[in-house]
Amino acid sequence: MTSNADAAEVFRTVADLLDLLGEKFKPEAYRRAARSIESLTEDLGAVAARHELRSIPGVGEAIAEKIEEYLRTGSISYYERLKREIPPGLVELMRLPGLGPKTARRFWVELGVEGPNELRDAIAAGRLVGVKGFGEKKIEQLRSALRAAVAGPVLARRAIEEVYPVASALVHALREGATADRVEVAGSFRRARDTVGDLDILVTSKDPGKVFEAFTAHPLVAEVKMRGETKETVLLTGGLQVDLRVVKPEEFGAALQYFTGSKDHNVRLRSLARDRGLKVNEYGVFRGEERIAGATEEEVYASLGLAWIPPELREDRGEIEVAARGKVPRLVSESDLRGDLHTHLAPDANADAVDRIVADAHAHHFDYVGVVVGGVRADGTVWLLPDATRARLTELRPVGLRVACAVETGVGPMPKELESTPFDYRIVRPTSTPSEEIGPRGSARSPTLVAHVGSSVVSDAAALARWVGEARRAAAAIEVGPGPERLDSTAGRQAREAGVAVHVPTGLGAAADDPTRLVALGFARRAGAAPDAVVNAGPLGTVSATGSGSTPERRGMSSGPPRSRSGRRRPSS
DNA sequence: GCCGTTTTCGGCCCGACTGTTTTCAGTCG
Repeated sequence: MTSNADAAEVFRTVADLLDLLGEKFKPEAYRRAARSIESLTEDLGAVAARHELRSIPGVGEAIAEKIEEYLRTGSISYYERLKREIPPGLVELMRLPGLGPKTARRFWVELGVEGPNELRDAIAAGRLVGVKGFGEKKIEQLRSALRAAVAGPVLARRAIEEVYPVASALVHALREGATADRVEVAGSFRRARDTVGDLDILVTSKDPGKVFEAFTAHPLVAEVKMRGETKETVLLTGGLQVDLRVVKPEEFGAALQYFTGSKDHNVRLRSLARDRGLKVNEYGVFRGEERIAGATEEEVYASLGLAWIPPELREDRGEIEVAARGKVPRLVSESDLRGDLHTHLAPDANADAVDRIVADAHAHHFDYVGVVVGGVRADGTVWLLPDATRARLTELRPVGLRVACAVETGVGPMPKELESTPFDYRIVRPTSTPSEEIGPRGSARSPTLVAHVGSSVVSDAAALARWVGEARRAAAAIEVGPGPERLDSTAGRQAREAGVAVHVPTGLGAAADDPTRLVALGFARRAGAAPDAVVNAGPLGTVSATGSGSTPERRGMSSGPPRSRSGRRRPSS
């Protein structure tokens, strides 16, 4: 996926350079294409090989040609020409907060400033004093933006699981306070993107000023960047930016829809509205002066003739067309989860640890929990949980909740030592290069689950595609979720498009505020997974069934209940 | 530069906020 990200970055820079030239609509066109390329689930080269570049949203004739040139030669002559025409330091300048293309261009044309260092010198030499439009405050803003740029890259996106605890704490505080009524996080956080740039929080309140006061006093808030009548922007101690907006109850749904995005989804929605003689903004849907919707998201979508669309799908990837036909898929939700197939204990865990996991599973109203009782480490050595611990698992089998035993191994044949250990199913941990098949379907070697596969293991698109193909062939599920050892939402979507079911880790035994389960659910939903495409939303007896989802040809491919080491099927409850 | 069950040409989201302004330009999301 590296080359896709690189290509996207090139087009983003082209957009910035065109901005500096004062181009009106081209920059947005290039950015649109960059966003689309970034969210592709397959390698750009593969799309080009099929001559399907033009099917990528935002890619037309001109950009398709440039992609082909990029794939062929590693560069784009148009881009190289722009770089010769415009000092590259100007792009750095316009990426500073509060400084846009117009201002960067003025610095270049009027002051001969070609980059951040020269701007710093120009300010120090007092060359900005008296320049039209630059008062004392503006100059101080520039100084601090330059200082921040030196301190580190500004506003880098963070992994959603890192942001989760912060978001929960802020939402909790706002809900506990007396002044805010409804409180929701919007933005890419609500869409469950893998990374989050900032947090958008919406509240309803009769007294916005009081909400802002209370929010500013929160211990996580380090600095108020700006505060207006309806909006406050703060920086948290960790540097994360949070926008807090107060809206009226009758506008809440429209605001939630608007600020959840994505940008491309909203643009499509607004053009749909225009076609119907309506106008959509963050205050509602309007026919002339009359507001016809706004209190809830459902009525906003309904007023445009659409079924409500889950936030995780709002990326303009065809979801609007589906909603227009009234057919929005029911995505997996927390209450669908019936168990967990991939629970690890410490290698030396005692029987009490088993009881704790089982109690946690009971607390979640799960039907089953699958515990990894042994396996093969990356260095090839075999390990097993202590005898007493495994004995405890066996004792618990008949108790209400089903307890299953898994082994987790690398690719390849099952070691002799494990053959003598009873287990119900196998989890396979892939290597960085798929060189071996992970086992034929229906045999004892065949895995139920492919886990510990993520960016840390499989870094390039081709290897990931092969592992997805292997999982499909073996009718195994793949684990999605946060962290470098699970598929992110983009890779999860790739798995779903191939008809591979997913496993949602539930964080059994973790701390109560552990974000694993909710983030993983978000990723599964973003991948378009219905409950029947999530192995642990089904009964234990069908752990290797693949969901129907978007691939009808996969229906009925269940390979049945977990296998014993002899390959016989255990009767399911 | 892209896009189209009203368009192959003429559109392209739009409102909040800031700082510098006597009415608005630039930036941001």
